[in-house]
Amino acid sequence: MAGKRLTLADVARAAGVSKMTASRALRDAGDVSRESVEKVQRAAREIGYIGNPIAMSLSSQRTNLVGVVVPSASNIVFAEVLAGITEALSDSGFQPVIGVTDYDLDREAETIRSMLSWRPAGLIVTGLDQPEAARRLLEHAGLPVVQIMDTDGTPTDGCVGIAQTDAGAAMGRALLEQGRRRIGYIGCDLAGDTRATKRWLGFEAALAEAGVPLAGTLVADRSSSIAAGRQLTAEFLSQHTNIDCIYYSNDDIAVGGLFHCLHAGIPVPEEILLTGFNGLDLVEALPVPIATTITPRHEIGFKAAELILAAAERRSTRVDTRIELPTRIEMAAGFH
Amino acid sequence: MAGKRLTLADVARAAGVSKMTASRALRDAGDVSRESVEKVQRAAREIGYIGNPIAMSLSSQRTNLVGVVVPSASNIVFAEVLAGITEALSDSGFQPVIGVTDYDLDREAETIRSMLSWRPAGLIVTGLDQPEAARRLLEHAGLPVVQIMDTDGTPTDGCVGIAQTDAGAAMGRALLEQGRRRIGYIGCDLAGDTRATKRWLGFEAALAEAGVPLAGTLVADRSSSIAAGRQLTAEFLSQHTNIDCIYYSNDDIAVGGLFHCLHAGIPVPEEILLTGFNGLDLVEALPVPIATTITPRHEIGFKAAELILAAAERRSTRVDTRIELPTRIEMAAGFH
DNA sequence: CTTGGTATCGATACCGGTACCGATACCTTG
DNA sequence: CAAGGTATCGGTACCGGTATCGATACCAAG
Repeated sequence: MAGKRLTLADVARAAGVSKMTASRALRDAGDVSRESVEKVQRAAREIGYIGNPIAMSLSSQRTNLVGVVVPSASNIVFAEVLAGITEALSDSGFQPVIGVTDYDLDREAETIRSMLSWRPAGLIVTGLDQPEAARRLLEHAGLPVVQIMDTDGTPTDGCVGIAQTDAGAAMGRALLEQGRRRIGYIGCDLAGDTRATKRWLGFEAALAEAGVPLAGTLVADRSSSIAAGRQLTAEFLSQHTNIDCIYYSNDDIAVGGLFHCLHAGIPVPEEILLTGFNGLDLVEALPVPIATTITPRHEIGFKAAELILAAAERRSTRVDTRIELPTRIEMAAGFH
Repeated sequence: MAGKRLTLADVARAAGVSKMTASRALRDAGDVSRESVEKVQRAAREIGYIGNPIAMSLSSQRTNLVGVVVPSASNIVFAEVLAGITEALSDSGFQPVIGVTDYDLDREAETIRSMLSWRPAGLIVTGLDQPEAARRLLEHAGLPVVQIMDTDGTPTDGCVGIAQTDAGAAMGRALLEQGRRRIGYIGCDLAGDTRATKRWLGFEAALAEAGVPLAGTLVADRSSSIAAGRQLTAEFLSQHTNIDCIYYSNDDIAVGGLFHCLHAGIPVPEEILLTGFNGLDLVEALPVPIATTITPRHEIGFKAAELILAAAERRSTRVDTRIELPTRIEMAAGFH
């Protein structure tokens, strides 16, 4: 097969026009006759030309990349957000480039810097509360930035997410309405996840407002997982008595809690009502109902990518849009 | 702040050397005195220079990108593979670029073509059995290609994965050893997932060898999920009697099957032994034991990326390495 | 016939780096 | 002292596209 890679010059030669005309024809950028366009496109197809986005980017000082910074690649929540981004970008000619921080706040600035070096058309970053260094980078990036997941605070530019504090408060009130009074809280890795912390604070405030203090709290400095939820729940229930409800920092550890209860023979939800956050598919299929707040993960990614595309379209360096998506409380999620 | 972006020329001017010397100093490419290196690096740090990988790539005809093609971004298995790739690449200066096919065989060639246009240092592609068009692209890509997940077949270049057919057969024999004889099979989306099909065939062959036919089969043309597993299991058990074991195409639908059994009051594993595939964290935390084959998802990604890095290191266009990783059967996964 | 407008095209100069090679200075060796 | 080697540096020509502007041809209007 072809020794060297084909360039635009090869297409131009095959079509009998100049490089410039070929370039314009392939991008249909106007200033080319209909016949020339057809000649060039046919030639490109015949010789099997594939454009070079790198040269294109360097020359036009514009890329078709969208940088995405998430704390974890294997967390299903962010995987779903990524799927939303990918879907929104799929037919636009834009490519997502992923950076992962592993919930390490120090790596955040470094990851953002590395994304920016590609001079992407826009940046999608998780969370509103970056460390100072990262925040400065975003402010001076000179390109559209969308912060996702959270709307509690002031975004650098645009944001798409949910009102985390309100979501926690709403769940607190909903549990009180169910008549629960001995309510505990179990959370994981709150240092790296400011959104979970906001929910916790909102939740606690809502209870306090009704004169109901938290019956107990267990926060572990480890990453969320079903196994962690099991262990923490066992530990928590051995330390506190008469608990009738537990609010978890997310669905994963809530499911772990449920598994502990199933194994220990504790009736759920009659004796203890378990409460997660996100409304994962896993939760919707559980054989025993638990409560959760359903969040639009996919839609958050989709809308964030749409905002970047729109800004790129109008050659703007800002998004300047704040989208707060609704959440829905489901008191008895699961199939039953 | 700075109006224009800083370039290497700015660094060179600040350090009082030529562009070339600055370039060499920042890459420590030799042919520069120690003092010059220090001068340049200090200057770069002081003015806040960020390199431009696009210009670098165009000029050197070499990128620090690794293309990754997976069928799904939100499937936890591939999310874990991606995490492995990301980890292996994290300190190498290489960046993964993700392409998603959504199990659509037609989009596979298109996705690979789009990856190739970036002229990455290497490509990691899911599966050994690409459609013809995609396979041709890989063969003539002229760069290291690692096909992952599967080792049953002939890779274009390198591969890292597990022996899928053998894995199915091994589970078949293990279930027979447990004394199970009325064994069913439930699978999802086998058209898009040739690996699951291989396991099924290996499984069935192992049973046949022992003179035990499958007691029943239910294959649905829908994507795998816990909810699908629940529904399919309910349907299957209403159609077949005396089933004492079910082999599922993966853990997700096996867990769905378990949830059905828990809800229907069927004793697991005493009456029916459920069998998944992958050994997900979810399965390890289940309150009731199910069987599964534990696969090294993270390691597959990690090793695949390592192969690409090694090939890039020695400027080779091929990997030419086949890595078959071991799997382990766990007959009673779960915490109990 | 001249003038001016429109449609189409190509030459040239970049974009921001690196490869390649030649130049210089200095040292070692015979 | 001449010859050759080594260490260090810079000039130049690209990499493969696009932006910009000028050139040309053709047509309608005056």
